[in-house]
Amino acid sequence: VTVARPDPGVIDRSLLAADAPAVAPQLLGGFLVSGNGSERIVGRITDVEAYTADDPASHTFRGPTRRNATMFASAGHLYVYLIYGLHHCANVVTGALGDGQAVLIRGVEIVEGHEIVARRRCGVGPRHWSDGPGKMCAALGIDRRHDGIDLCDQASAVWIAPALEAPALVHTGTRIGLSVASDRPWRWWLDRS
DNA sequence: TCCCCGATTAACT
DNA sequence: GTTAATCGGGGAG
Repeated sequence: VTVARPDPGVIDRSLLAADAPAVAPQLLGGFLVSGNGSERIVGRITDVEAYTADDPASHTFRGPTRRNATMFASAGHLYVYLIYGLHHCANVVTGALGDGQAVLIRGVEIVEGHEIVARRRCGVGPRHWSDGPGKMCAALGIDRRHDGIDLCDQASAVWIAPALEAPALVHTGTRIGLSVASDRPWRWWLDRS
């Protein structure tokens, strides 16, 4: 009789088939799960941004390339790329096949796997373990090897479970770190505990 | 082929 | 507030 929390299972792919700006806020409060068994890490999604193909800030703005191929895949796939030659960024592909849109996961709160994350994020306080896109990937162990995997499959190395209930308060604002299209209010985030 | 610069982070002053 | 780290993408030539 020791059920720590209900198992919500994997997120419904149809929820991800809408446009990125509609999907992004719905991912808040959901759970990003990486690893298996004793190596499992779970992060509650707290910060997201939307990118679309008609968006000058998006990798897909100028059409398909080798790097952004996964962003043109069908909804529910994971697009991972290397930024500044150092850090990884993880995105959830949305919309229809060929659209080239995705939601960037900017931050999560670690709710399971604290010991592993503490080891991986050595010297960093829990508050800063995963409060940025690169930090989040480092904490969950996500890198380019995971590019293209299916987040709607519980057998994948990384997958997503839906939020148990809609978040009470969602903040909205402009996206971080852009030199173009920085006025689109396509960032959504939750207060962190 | 060359070259600039990025959906960042951490460590500075 | 400023800046180095570090490398691949992709536009220009």
